[in-house]
Amino acid sequence: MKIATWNVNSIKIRLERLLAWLPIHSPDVVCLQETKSIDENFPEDALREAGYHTAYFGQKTYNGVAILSRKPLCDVQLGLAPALEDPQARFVSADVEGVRVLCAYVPNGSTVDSDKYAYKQRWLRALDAYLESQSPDQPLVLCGDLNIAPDDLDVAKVEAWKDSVLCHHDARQAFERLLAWGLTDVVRRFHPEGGLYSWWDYRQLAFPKNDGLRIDHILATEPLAALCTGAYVDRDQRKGKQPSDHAPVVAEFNR
DNA sequence: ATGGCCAATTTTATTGGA
Repeated sequence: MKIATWNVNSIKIRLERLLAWLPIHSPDVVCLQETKSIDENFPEDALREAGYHTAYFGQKTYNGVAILSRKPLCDVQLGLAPALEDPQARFVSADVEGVRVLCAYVPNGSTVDSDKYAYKQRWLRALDAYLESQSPDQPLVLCGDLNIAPDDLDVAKVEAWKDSVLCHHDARQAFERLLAWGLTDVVRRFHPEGGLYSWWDYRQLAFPKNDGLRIDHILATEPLAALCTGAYVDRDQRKGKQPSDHAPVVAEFNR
C-alpha cells in the first residue's frame, strides 16, 4: 500500500498536474490539503475516471482537505468535532482496508505572538484529543501539512527560520506529543540524516536555492510503520510550470 | 537545469499563505 500526502495549493489550478502525477506513482491513498474549493466544485468525476474514490471537506477560498483512494472509503468523518468546533475545513478521516487515514491541514500560525498561533496550538491540542479516541495498536496513518519542521535537520537555513512558527518550540513539542502517543515519522526513519524538504517559498528563488523545510508528514502507528519499506519526497513536483509550493511525500507499506 | 510569489476574491487591489 502506497500512501501519499500533498498540499496542492488549489485543486482547481493543480488538477492537471495531479492527474499526470497519479499514474507515475499509482498511490493507493492520497491525502490533499489546501484544495481551496467548495464541495460542489470538487473534481470528483475527473478523479473517479482516474480510478479514485474521494472524500472531501472544503470551504470557500481557504483550507480544504480531501482523501483519494483506489479502494472504497468507509466511515468518513469531517472535522475534529467534538474535540474542536472548527469553522475551518482542515481535517478529514476515513477507513481504507482496515487502515484509519487522517488527513490534516494544521494552521500555519502566522507569527508566534498572533491570535493565529494560539489557534494553531489549540488545533494541535484538539488533534491530540482526537488521537486519544483511537488506538496506537491499530493501523493508523496521520498525513498532511502539519506546518511543523520537527527538527533543525528539517530546515535548510536554520538561522533564518529559527524564530518562525514552523520551528517554534511549542510547535515542535506538539509534534513530539504525536510521536509520544505512538506515531512514527516514517520519512525520518528512512532518512535520519535529514536534508529532505517538502516546502519551498514561491518567493526569493527559494527552490533553486533549496531554502526548504520539511513540514508535510506521514506518521504511522507501529503496526503500519513496521511494514514501511520506504518513504521520500517527490521533489520533481516542485519543478516546472505552475507547481504547488509543496512537494508530495510518499511512503510505501508492505501490506 | 529547479529561476526573481501565487491563488482566490473582495478582481485593476486585498488577503493569507509559510
